[in-house]
Amino acid sequence: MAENTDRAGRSASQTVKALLELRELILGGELRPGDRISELAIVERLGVSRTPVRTALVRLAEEGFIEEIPSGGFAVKGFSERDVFDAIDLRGLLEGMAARLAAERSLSAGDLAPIRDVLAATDALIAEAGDNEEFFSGYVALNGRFHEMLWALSDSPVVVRQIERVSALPFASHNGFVMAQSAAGEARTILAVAQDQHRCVVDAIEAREGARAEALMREHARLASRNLRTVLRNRTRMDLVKGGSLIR
Amino acid sequence: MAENTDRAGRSASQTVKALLELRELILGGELRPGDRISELAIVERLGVSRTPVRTALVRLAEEGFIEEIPSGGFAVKGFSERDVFDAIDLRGLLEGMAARLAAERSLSAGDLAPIRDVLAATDALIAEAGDNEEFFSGYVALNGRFHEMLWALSDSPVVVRQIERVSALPFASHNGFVMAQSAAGEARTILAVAQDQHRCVVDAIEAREGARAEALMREHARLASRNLRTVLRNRTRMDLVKGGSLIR
DNA sequence: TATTTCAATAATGTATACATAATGAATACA
DNA sequence: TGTATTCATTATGTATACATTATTGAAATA
Repeated sequence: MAENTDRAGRSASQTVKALLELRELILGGELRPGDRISELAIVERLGVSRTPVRTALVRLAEEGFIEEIPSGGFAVKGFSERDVFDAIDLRGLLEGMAARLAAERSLSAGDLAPIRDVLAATDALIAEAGDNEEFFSGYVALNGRFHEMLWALSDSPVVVRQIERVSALPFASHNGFVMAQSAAGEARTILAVAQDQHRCVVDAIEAREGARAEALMREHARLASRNLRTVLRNRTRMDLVKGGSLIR
Repeated sequence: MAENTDRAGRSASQTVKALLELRELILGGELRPGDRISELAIVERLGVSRTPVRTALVRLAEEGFIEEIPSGGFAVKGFSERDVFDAIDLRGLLEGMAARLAAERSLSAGDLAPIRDVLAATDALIAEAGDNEEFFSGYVALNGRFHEMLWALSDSPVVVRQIERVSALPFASHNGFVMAQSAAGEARTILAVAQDQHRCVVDAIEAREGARAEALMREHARLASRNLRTVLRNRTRMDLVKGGSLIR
């Protein structure tokens, strides 16, 4: 049972193992849209019995990666280009609500300090670093921290839960197109705009400008839409988009 | 296996049976927030083996009615009053997006005819009927038809899916407080306002006024918030709210 | 050659057995 | 009397066996 452990080193359940590995198989493109998922094939492949595989399949269906076949079993789901645009828009809408709530609900004095730290760290990263892949993976981490902290500022479990659901589709998430964008010439410009939007949202929250905070996050998601449009024009960079194989 | 059939008379799976009955147990208040759900107790109660019960529990967890206990198993989830307000707000936001998409995406000529039929039928119902319970259950049906048709007009599976997820919590759904409202004096007024909003949304969609359609649906959800506030002031009508026992 | 039928095969849905981890009660001890 | 510890009980996670339903392929017929 050596490799059957989670990141913290604790032994992970077979169900979690099946869930993670199945998700990778789907997102990595080994299981293609429309493919029926044979439980026994997965059992052989993952070395886990049918029960946890089944549980993982139910979870993945709820997450939106697969769908029930009327005659039984599951098949990998595919997404139209418009589906992806809609999902990104949806995320902007929900993150906009989170930002508005953060602005409307009175915060204690120091509540914005941590997210401002992330802003500063991102500034430093952009100022210092070059164009290499290390830079972009650093950005991905900071960007993720920013978004998750913003969600938390809404202080609304219901909203956070909903955002997480939409963001489960990786191409709809806040980091969905960062790596693809990294290979584009306009990358630095878009990054600068994104960072400015981040800062403006925090300012708006601090100033209790709910409507502005909401509008900013909705527009912020449009950056992802633009990246998506670019990638769709020339699909060569699509393999940098996690789950890109699900987009038809 | 006589009673193990769905509404259409076909034999339903044990999993579906477990899902439906468990949902009823939770929404009906027989399983209270914080209660741990013992699989074996459910097995005895529903006459179904552990496997389908387990599948149903995973589904219910994804729907948001129950949550995983760190030490294993599931417990019934509770919702704060603010959670419920947030969920209603969220629904308004998402239905607003659906309305906006409907307005923005060019519709064929007759696409709005069916939803206008529902408007007309609701007009007729309001004009003719009294205050009895039959009237309100008729209204619930027509109201449900209206909302579902509106979702469909967005022509966006991703958005519809998300709306359905939020509306899975019955007190966040479009019919969540209609029955509770029926016992209030101001019921007719609120109904008239709601119907006017419905009509205005359809008009806005026809006129391609996306922003207006969105704003109207967001405000429309506020009617539910107001009903919720009324019910919370005097909890005697809370038993008319499905799942009201989950609100602490 | 295309189509339909039928049988063999495989897949899913369900039940259940087993192992391990968690809970609670009773007892020993301070 | 209160607290800690041990042990019995129970619950969950997992594997697997079984029955029923779907699917595939071959053979027969038009």
